[in-house]
Amino acid sequence: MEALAEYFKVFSEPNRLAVLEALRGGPLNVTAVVDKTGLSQALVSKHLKLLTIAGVVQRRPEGSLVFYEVIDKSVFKLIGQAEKLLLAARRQQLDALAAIL
Amino acid sequence: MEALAEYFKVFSEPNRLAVLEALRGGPLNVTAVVDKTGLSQALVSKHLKLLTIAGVVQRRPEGSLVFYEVIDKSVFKLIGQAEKLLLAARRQQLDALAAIL
DNA sequence: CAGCAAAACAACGTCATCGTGATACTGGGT
DNA sequence: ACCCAGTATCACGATGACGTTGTTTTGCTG
Repeated sequence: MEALAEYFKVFSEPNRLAVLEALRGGPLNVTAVVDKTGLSQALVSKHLKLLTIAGVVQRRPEGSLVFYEVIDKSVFKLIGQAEKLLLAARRQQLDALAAIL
Repeated sequence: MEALAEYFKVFSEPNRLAVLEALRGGPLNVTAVVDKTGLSQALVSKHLKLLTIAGVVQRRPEGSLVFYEVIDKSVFKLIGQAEKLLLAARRQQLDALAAIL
């Protein structure tokens, strides 16, 4: 339960999600992720390190570049499921509000 | 993306997950959750409020008690999926380690 | 109405995380 | 050997979340 919370925490940061989203199409090196997301280089590096430690992403140096790649693409299913639940929750909240008014 | 991160954050806290887990079996009042989790009353109340605001849980006063219930049980599917990914990530990390040694 | 248990709220200290700016490391090309 | 682009790391300040303690509200009961 402790560990599970930590795992969820990985996805609980907008910029980290943006980095992941940038990697949806396939492997990218750090600079490419920087360009795609508009985040600072230091920040992207940090988030990629976290994602690597979490086992979500794999680091692969290639010459002087370093490519990162999503290991198990089913993380995007997790994200999709969360998006679905989020929408449902929003709907539910509106319904609850309507029931009061 | 902003909102999605916030949603993930709901599940990124061990005690909050414990509260949710306590509610897996069905509706419970606050004191029951306190007993099941061993957390302080104030803390349980706080987490339940958060879960309510997030639209994960529904508040239903009944007499002098207040019952809370998980609205959409498929949140447990989300949790299950995350557990699965967590295990896979752990396995992958071990493999990567073995490849080095 | 007084008293009591359940639940919520407020204020506070503490700790973790985020993002930045500056600096170090690394490998390839000249 | 040197320089440069790419990447990683460090130190720092700011912000926000967590948990606790103490207090307040609420609704039942006698």
